Amino acid sequence: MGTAYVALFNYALARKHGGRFVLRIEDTDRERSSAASEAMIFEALRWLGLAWDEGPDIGGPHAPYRQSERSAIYREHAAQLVSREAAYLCFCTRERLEALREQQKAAKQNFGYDGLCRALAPAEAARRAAAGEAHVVRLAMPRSGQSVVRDLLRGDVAFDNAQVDDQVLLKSDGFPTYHLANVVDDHLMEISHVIRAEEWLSSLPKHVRLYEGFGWQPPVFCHLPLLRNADRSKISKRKNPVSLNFYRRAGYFPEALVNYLALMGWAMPDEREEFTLEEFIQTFTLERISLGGPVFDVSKLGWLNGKYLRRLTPQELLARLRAESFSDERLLAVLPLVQERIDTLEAFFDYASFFFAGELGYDAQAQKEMVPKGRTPGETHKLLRVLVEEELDALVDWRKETLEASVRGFADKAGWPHAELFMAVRVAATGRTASPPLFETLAVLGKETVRRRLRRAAEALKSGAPAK
RNA sequence: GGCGCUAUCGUCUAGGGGUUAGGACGGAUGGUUCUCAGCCAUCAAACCAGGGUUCGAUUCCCUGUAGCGCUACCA
Repeated sequence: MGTAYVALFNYALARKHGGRFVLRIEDTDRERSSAASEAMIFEALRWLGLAWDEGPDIGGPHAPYRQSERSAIYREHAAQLVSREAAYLCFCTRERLEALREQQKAAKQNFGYDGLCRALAPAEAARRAAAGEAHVVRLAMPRSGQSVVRDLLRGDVAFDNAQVDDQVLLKSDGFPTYHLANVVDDHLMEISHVIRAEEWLSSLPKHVRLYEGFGWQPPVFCHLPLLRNADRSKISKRKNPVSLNFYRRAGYFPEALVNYLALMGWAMPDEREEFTLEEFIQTFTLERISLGGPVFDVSKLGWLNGKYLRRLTPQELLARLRAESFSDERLLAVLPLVQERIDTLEAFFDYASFFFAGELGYDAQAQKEMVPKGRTPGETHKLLRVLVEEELDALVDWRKETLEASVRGFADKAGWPHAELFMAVRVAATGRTASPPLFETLAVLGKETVRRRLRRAAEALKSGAPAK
């Protein structure tokens, strides 16, 4: 959701001014990046109708557009900075850095690199690196004075240089960090406007320092407010469905989602709340963005989506239904699980309804069914919660085999008989004690839906009151 | 802890030195109606606090408070 939000504003600015909207994949963290997550970004942006002019899949004048394929470029640029003494080699081990952090914490000092390796003579550092000693490249921030950086919406923002860390630019695995890769690519790809989330604002002095180090003209920076959970923390999957996939599955329309997102921190001059992407582009100006972090409010999204839905002709609605909820693909996933268990076509609707429903209710009866004999609602609540937040959260590959291994292993760790946990999960995920095989069912239901339902079920157990 | 950003109804926001501070979601009430939804109408609901500046501040400035973010060889 956050990516879509930022992409929308970037897209609108580019379209409004006849510019180019560039999609670059920042996959420099090998742990977190995968082909699957990249595919999800493509699919989500396409679904929303935010087409890019340059990108990994379509190429462009500044290819490649995947940072993982540009390593040589970053290494050259890092070397350039080192030769200009705008950066330096650092040989400190992770252990030393950790110890340093601990020490600083204990002494209530400011955190940050202490500059040990910065004192190394360049020739000495070069010798050690050439000898194969593991190292990173760090930014040499000035130790005194101020950096005054400009944000389009906030104006000049001042930072004491002493507060700004000597950021790692190139990791010991040879990959760049965001800071280096971003600055180098933005320059090379001729990016005029860096519109990104507010969480980057505190890194801006580092980035500006990098532009200076290279002798480059920095682009315009504009930091968007962060989307928030209802409790006002930065939006997260813990507290909100943030996957575009979830909303798509639930049958929200891309136009409605785009419209809603455009209302976050921005408003039409005439305060009109319903408008198309095209109208948004026409009217859009960065200057109208307001800075209070907007809470993502599903109920208002629902209202807006209802407006869009009711405007459709029955034919159009049918097409939507066929494209998403009742797609052949979806139905074909469900039918094999249901076929043996029904005798007539009409029985399908009763038996399979939970596959298509959104939230389930957990009345007193359902709560009783979730709690095994000899266990308390509290225990069951806690177990379901940990299952959702830890075990299932970490499960990237959502298939029946992986699910089964995961949940069985989890039951073992918790010391619960499999059957007891399975029943709790079954009732939580389907609302019934009888269902098709659990893991196939969970697989078809999808990660977002399952996690949402289990979380709700756990809540119901905790409060003891029926969740609606 | 340090640094930075932000602050108008519960939520999204408009506005801006003089306004009955406007709209939308949600809520309440009523109308339409066989029911529900929808639609329509009405109501309740806000300028974080304290100091300045000013004839006058919700608006400008300062301080405080609160929220958020950053403080990684994550982005």
